[in-house]
Formats: sequence, structure tokens, C-alpha cells
Amino acid sequence: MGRILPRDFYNRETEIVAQEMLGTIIECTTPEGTASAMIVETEAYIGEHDLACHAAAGRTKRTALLYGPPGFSYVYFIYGMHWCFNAVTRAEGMPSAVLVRAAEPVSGKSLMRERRNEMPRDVDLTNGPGKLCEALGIDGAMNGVSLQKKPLVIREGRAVRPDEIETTPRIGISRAVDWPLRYIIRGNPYVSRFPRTSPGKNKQV
DNA sequence: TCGAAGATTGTCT
DNA sequence: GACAATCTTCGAG
Repeated sequence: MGRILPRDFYNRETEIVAQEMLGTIIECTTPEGTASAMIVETEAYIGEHDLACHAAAGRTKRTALLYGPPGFSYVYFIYGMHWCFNAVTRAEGMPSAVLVRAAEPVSGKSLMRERRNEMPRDVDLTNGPGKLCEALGIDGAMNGVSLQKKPLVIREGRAVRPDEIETTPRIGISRAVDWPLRYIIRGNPYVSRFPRTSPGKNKQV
């Protein structure tokens, strides 16, 4: 098993952290057991000037974590039914985070499948931020916990070469839609959505 | 206290 | 592709 990523890993430019989190292993332990997956898709949310970032609304009860120290989780509930997992980055006072959007199951696959309503295909277990959290068992109880110890840790995984990383605009947001802050492992079948290839349209399919 | 919007997903056409 | 399900958060009244 790879070593746990140190606190300093997260205390850097959010775009760098987002790219280097590709290929790392997120591992979540609950009373039901442990499940882990290799991260293949991330997005950077980089502060109050980033209108798609929750911190654009300023410091509130909800966003207080983003202003805290790096290396902690930021888990929020969206659309009344899904959890999204982020890793808080940068030094204190810089409200930014990396959203983990998709991963490739590594261990605890049967547990993930059970949580995910017996989805037959592996790719449907973790190819989206809400699915990923459901499969790994991440919920509000994991909000604000350290990523250096159980129940939630991120470990070194496989090395990802720079030419394997593809950069695209972020998904599912309505502001700052053109900012190229989404990073995926090129060609990995577990990413949530593939970049559009046909020119002309500005919408993801 | 109320209303609107949201870093999504699954199902139907 | 389009849309409903569902509820927390936040700002306005």
C-alpha cells in the first residue's frame, strides 16, 4: 500500500494539487468495511474570485472549512440527494479545494456494488461525484475530517505522466463555465464524461 | 419564515 | 436530450 499523502501535499497551488491527485488512492473505512478507488478525474475550485466556487459567496458557516488548513475533507450535500467530496488545499485564508469527480474501484468492490444498488458494471460504481461518495460510503459524517487518518485517507497510487493528463472545462456549473480547471486521466474509462470532440457547441453532452 | 438555486443522477422519450 | 426527485444553504423580508 502506498504511503499516506502528507499535509504539505495539499498546501500548494490548487491546480497543481488537482493534477497530482490523479492516480492516487482514496480509501474509506466504515463499520461495513473498507473500500478504495484510484482517482481519475478532479476539478479545482480556486477561491472567492472563482464564481463557481462555494467560497465566492464569502465566508459562511458552510464554506468555513474552505478557509481552514489544507489536507481536510469538505463534503457537502447537493440536489437533496447526493454528497460530493473535496480535499481542501492551500494555506489558511485561501478558500480553495479539489473536487474528486470520478475514480476506478481498487478494493472493496463488492461493498461498493452493494451500496450502489447492485450496479452490474464496474464503471457505474464510481464514475461521478455523487456515485463515488455513495460507493465509498462518504457522507456528512466525513465532513471536515483529516485526510491523513481513518476513516478517510488518500494514498500514493500510480504515477501519472503529464502527457496522460487532459485538461477541460468544469462540469455541471453555471458560472465561470469556460475555466479549464478539470483534469482527467486521458482515455480512462472511469471518468464521468468525456470531452466533446465535435466543434461548435459549448455544451457538454 | 420564505423562496430560489444548486460542483447530480436515473429514467423516460 | 429532457426532466423530475429532493433538501440544504443562504439571503431577503
